[in-house]
Amino acid sequence: MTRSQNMATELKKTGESSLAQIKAPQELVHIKHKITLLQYKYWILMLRTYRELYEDGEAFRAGEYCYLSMSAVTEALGYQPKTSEIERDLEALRVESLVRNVLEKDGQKAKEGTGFISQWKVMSTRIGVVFPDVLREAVENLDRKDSIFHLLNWNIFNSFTGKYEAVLYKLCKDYVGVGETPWIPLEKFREYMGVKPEEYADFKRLNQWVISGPVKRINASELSDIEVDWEPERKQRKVVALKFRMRPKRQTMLDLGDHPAFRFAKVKISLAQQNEYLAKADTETLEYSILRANEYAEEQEMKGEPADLHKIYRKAIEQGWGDEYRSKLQAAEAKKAKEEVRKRAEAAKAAADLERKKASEALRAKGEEALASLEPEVLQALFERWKTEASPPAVMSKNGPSSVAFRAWARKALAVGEG
DNA sequence: TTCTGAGTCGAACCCAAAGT
DNA sequence: ACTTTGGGTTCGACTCAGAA
Repeated sequence: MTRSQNMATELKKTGESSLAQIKAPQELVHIKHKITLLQYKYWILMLRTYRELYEDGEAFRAGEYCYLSMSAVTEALGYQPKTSEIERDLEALRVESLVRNVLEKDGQKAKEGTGFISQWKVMSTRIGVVFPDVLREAVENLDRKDSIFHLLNWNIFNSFTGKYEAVLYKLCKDYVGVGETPWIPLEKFREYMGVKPEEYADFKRLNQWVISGPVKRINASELSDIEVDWEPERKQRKVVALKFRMRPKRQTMLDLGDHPAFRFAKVKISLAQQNEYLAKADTETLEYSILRANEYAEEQEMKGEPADLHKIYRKAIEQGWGDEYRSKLQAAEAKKAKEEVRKRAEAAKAAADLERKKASEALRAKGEEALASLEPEVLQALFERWKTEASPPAVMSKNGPSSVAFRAWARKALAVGEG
């Protein structure tokens, strides 16, 4: 475990109420490797091919080659790679170890290692690879929650990039469903990222190395499947809290061929099934249908009823839940915007009231000061004037110049007269 | 206008891993 | 054993902009 992960676990343990929603990085499958991006691309390309063939009903036996045509490679990469380069990269994939922690049936922990591929061959028109069992099983069980690919993306990303963007990436990945993190006070953020109080003490340094820098690199990375931006909350000019927003990035390199319309799906939908759905509705409607279906499935699970997501997705897409859901969300969005406007108007009014109150207090103080500095005879003259101009009832004027009603009148007269 | 936090660029330094 | 390389850390110098 790295320091930052420890910190995150600590954060979870302390269970700070305002931050109870922040999830700690989960225990990771450790996949150690150092392959290049190009090698990774070959690997993903081959895995996609494997998936397509498998879904078409082609069962692969252990040790059987899966073939990819050279033209498909050329099309995917945008250029024709040299045979010697392909050989070199496939060999690197074979040699590179993919080690992970597994839990044996008896509960014992074990380490398991293979290559990214176990055999390869390159011919003039096609290349063939044999995948290790663990990967074949993972592709064949893509909808299983513990499928290695759920963890692989983040690990691969982790190995390609720096210290902080990996942790930040994980934080953002956890909220990709919600679309944004809650406001995170700066100290909590430092803690989560594993930054000690004396490190990057100035916000500008923290921003430079732990926020903006990593965010830039996450967004620029070909491997990242999310896009992140962030917003500071300021007290005066000081930044006191942060919020990250993120959305899934439409990317072609990392996934196993899934259409982006299904990016919110919580189980894998076969490519053939995806095509069937795509013929029924446009991308946006499909997205909303799946979001609505996710919500419905959660409600069902809350009630203790098991939800078959495949069935729910089918129902949602066939009945067009997406259209209704989209209008509902848009209405909620509009309401929120309206509420925002109302709140802002209210705040402006409160500020104006305060301003008025301050002004009137200032005026009163000024009048009071002027009144106090008057010579007794001038005060008496003013009192006489008050009696003729304001013609107050006798009971009010019997106190003479110390009468409350007179003083109020005189303050006003003096403040206006002087101002 | 001055002060100060933030944003940006770049240089220097440290350390560990990899290469020779 | 020594050198190179790369990432992380820290800092200075400068600019910008909001608040007093």
